[in-house]
Amino acid sequence: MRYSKEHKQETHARIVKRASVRLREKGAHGIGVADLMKEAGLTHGGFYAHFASREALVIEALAYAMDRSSERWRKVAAATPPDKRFAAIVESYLTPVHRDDPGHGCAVPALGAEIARESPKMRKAFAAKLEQMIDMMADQLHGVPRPAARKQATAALTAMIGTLVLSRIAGTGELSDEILSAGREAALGRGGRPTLRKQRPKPH
Amino acid sequence: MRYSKEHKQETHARIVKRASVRLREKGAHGIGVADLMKEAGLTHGGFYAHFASREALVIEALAYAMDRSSERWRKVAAATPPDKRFAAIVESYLTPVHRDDPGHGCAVPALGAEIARESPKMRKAFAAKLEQMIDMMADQLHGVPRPAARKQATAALTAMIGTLVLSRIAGTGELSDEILSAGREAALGRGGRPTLRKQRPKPH
DNA sequence: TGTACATCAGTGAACGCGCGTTCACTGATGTAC
DNA sequence: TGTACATCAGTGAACGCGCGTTCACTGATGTAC
Repeated sequence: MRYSKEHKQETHARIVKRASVRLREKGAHGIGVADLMKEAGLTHGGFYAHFASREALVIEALAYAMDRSSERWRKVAAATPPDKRFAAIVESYLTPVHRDDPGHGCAVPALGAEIARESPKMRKAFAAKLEQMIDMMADQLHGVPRPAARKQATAALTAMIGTLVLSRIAGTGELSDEILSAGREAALGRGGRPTLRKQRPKPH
Repeated sequence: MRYSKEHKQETHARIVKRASVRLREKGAHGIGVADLMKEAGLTHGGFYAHFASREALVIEALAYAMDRSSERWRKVAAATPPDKRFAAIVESYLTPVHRDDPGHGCAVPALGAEIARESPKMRKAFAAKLEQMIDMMADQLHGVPRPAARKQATAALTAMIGTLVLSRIAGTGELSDEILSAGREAALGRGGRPTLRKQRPKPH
């Protein structure tokens, strides 16, 4: 069958989109070309009409996933008053829903460690998107000078990513929720000292 | 050949030890049974005299790696005055040396995300070791009540693990060093506000 | 102490299987006339 | 407008390869006598 001009692009985009979900769910090596094509309603033979190799698809799918994360953050920011945007992104990131649905979540905690071991090409493509994320987060810190904002954004991201990794190892129970909660404090810079408790006013 | 009583145990231990290095370096699926046996100076056929399956070795190797990390932390703590132990562990963890040598480093940033996708048996074994690590870190916070200490320890760990993941994605350049530096602040609870700079005393 | 035997850690060929990739083919649609 | 042809996205069989696992075998050493 021969289709209209845009048809191939649509198919290509559909493969990338579905792959980005399944790769985040099952790992960068956790699903094969045949199954990825099946996800998009196709058979494996047509794969190489769209991609030079499996790796090329993975690179595209990762970029897609990272862009979706940035977009989501932008939306959260747009719906929040400026001084609360940074915290709003952190809070929306560190949720049980995100933890329990890696397929539609951030690619960094799901695939970052694996990607760091892949080809330089892949690692660098991923690193470039990561740097965009750092900048995005830094943009939300109004009134903080650039270098400090970048540092704080990076600090928060380390806690955000680490928290998702740890909470997923812990599963979905109490420990996992504790990790989410502690990670929120770390990302918001409240992790260093024992949290102040609301104290009952002492009778004199 | 038949060997002395302890010989099999020694061989078993050697396989586990070498595997723990190579698995951290190459990922939980990044190296095969034949190569792992070769690492230990053996051929692949003998593998099943020592392990019920590849997965069984991976579980043992992960436990071994996690125990080595805990041991290392204990040593750092023992060599440091009590009030500085927590920070000393964080500082010793977030170094370029650790970043650049995952094979001899902490298994959590190297393999955590992958393990979270493995069989429940494997994930739970890993989670148990992770909880031990949290307790270890909490033990270093002298004078902080238990629940708060655990929370702070968990918060620091999220930043520590996230920092290694991010810095490894970034490679070994400037961005990667920036991430290490920002991660140190996050883990020590200084990530929330712009760092105070040493100010020159103003002339009156 | 010396000898025959039993043991079993380790060897290496072979297995079945799934993977990424290739390729000859199909057939619906765009295009030239 | 209608028709013959060219295109090429997609199909499905086949490929070579590496993997985890199995198995018949080996031979150095511990043990029984």
